[in-house]
Amino acid sequence: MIYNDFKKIVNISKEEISGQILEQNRDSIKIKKEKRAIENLIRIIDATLAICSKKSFQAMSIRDLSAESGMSRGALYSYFTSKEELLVLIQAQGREIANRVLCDQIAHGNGPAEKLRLGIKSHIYLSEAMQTWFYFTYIEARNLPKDEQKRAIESELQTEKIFIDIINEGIQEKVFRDENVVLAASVIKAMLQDWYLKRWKYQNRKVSVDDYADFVINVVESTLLIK
Amino acid sequence: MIYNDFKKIVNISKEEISGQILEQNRDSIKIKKEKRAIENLIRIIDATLAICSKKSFQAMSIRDLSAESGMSRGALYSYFTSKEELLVLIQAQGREIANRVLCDQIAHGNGPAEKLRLGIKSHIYLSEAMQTWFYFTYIEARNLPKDEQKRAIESELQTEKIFIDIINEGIQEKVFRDENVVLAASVIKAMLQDWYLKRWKYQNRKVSVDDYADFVINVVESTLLIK
DNA sequence: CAATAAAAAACGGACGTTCGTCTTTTTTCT
DNA sequence: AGAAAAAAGACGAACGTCCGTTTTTTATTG
Repeated sequence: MIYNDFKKIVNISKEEISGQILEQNRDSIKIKKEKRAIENLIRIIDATLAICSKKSFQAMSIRDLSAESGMSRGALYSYFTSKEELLVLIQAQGREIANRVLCDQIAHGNGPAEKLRLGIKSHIYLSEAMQTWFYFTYIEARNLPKDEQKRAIESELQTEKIFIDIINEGIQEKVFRDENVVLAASVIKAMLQDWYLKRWKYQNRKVSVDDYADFVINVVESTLLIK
Repeated sequence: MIYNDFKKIVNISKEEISGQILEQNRDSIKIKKEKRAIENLIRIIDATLAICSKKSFQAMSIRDLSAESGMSRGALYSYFTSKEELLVLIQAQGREIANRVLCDQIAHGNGPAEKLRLGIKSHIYLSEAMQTWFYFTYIEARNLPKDEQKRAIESELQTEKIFIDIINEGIQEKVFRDENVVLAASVIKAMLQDWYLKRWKYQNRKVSVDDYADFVINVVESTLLIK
């Protein structure tokens, strides 16, 4: 599996994502023409992610968003009903696609050892291709309304569950050591998240996405694999 | 080393921290009587951390802080000159004490293997005792002014440097495998940070601070130790 | 294919609110 | 009483949002 494959998946999905957003929010989005709506949703989301890689969503004003996206404040409010709804919209869709792509990828693996490697690689690749999106989803989750926060937590736990299941499978098949499964999945998740949370660090040090993925796999296999 | 030792260190340090803040900001703090100033600085900082464990510093208004601390808005401005300065003040002091305690602890270790274990345990214990503080420092770093942001990054890298040095020492002494040192230190840091960033998760699962520390040590030693 | 009418979308000024901060008044303490 | 600290209130700036108007796009007509 090569990283470039992933980039393609994500780029192709960009319109698809906005299309999904449009579908799921047909009532609150006032624009009739689908093509126009999708185009501008992409502009709005790109602008939001660009701004929020530099400052927090709270700190971003609708005026900032207007300037960055090149749309007027009034026009923006044809695409969402409130600033908070914009946050929810981006987060929900980000979680959705991340989870879907990850599940798709892992399904291709044969046996727990390969699935584990595939899960780690897929997640790191995906977070590389959608870095601003992942960063935004993580860092702004606390600004979500309570009910949406719950959904974010569930999503986080579900991703972890994927790894828990793989590790359990490996223990049953006697290819993995009988370690604390939940903790193992937790620290795997921690290492995966570091890649998109500390992108500046790895970029400065010229650590490639493959270097990092291989190293994480090495650490995990050292801990789990029976030699 | 027991966790309770750490709690004591931190609690004793609480007044000391505020004392340091007072010293270093004598010109911008308008209160003359030292005892009074220290008492209220503690109140202010505690209130800030309490509020910011639920919402962002940006979202916290001075009115919120006034209500939580039981001091008037006017009184608050006798202790700092601007909201931003309050943020800088807490962050800077938090970094200072964290770094100092960590260095103190590691100095007690003999040889790289023990130093590594000690470094991991110390960091996790410390972040447990000062959880809100660590969380705040991490999550609000991006809202700092540019120059202070640089200092935060330097501090992060310095903590990592501590682990880099230990691992290098271990490789030279042939007790550690010759892995990518920088990446090893990075993922260690990632696992350490997860403890205070995902406290809710570990609390729900009733994972104790010792369970977690031991597991991280296990993972790291599996990767690095020569058997 | 123009010319015109209708619909859709974008615009940007204005409103009410909330914010950080400053000034003035009141209280507290020695 | 007088200095020090706290409280109360005022102020302007900036915010999210709304809405009347203008511009752009699409549809209709001769």
